[in-house]
Amino acid sequence: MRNKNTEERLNLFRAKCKANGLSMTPQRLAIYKALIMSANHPSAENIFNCVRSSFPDIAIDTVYRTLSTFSEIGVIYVVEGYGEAKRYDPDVEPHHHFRCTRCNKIVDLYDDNVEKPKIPNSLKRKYNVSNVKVILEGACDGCVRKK
Amino acid sequence: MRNKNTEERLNLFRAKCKANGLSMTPQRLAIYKALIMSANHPSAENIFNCVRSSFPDIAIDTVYRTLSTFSEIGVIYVVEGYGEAKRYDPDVEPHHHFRCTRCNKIVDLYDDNVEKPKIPNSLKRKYNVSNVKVILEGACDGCVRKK
DNA sequence: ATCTTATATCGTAATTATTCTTATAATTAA
DNA sequence: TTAATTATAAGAATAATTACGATATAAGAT
Repeated sequence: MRNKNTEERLNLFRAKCKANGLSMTPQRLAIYKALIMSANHPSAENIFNCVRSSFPDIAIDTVYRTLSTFSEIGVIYVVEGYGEAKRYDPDVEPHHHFRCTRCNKIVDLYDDNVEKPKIPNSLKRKYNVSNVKVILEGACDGCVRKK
Repeated sequence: MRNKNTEERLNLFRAKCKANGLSMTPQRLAIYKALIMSANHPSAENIFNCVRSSFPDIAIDTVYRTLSTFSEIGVIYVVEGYGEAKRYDPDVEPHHHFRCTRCNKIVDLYDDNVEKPKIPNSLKRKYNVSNVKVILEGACDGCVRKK
């Protein structure tokens, strides 16, 4: 990660937990540390294995629950791959998506002036880029009304 | 879906299957039809239930296998939600991702001139957009060398 | 510092999503 | 029409995630 050192991150973490009324448990701290130490976008399983070296008795459920809590208060993000069922799209022509973070509804965006971001050729070559996805996330009308 | 009617899509579908040496089975046709009829980005389970009305004995495995085959030959896409484990990111500052479609590696893109796409305010309001993701997809170096 | 209460954790079981295996059946090309 | 290939069904296996009850712990009040 850029720009911030471990101390800074831990302070921000503690502050956010406190602001959201979360008690500071050793497990939560260990899980957060594992996250910021980890090289690359770990899964719950990765974190579990990492944290077990200091907490041999930690339950996998605690890891899942904690990661879910963290992402609810905005301490971490869930990235591509949401642990939900795969979803398919029979439209293979370029378009973007809106995804509701509450009900997981996915809406096609065709003509809404969201221009495709320009990717430098150097980057395209570096990663053999074959596809660029743009996903807007938020709460859909139905979900907003419910809550 | 835009622009194309069912006949056109079915013709394209048959052509792509033939071009890729896939035999045309009733199950495959029914699954493809279910896809283009479905309102919105169905899951394998959705398709399974839909196809069962005409094929009461179809196996869920067939649906998964077929959807996977379709996405391999580019007849459909897998959209957000890859059916894999959740992945987490402790960096909550804006940045983009590259994702390897073969090994699922995710790489942070910070300073690579991929500008954040501008979203019209009307759209932001319509969907309460809180986050915009840009994901480049392709094959990472390691995977290219392997194959 | 101790007590109290709300919250978190552990251990395990249950659920959900997906893939594998093997025997049978259907498709396609000759 | 037949042979060779490929696909399917059925059910079991695996992987990811969530649920639950009993115990333990954190954090504010005393």
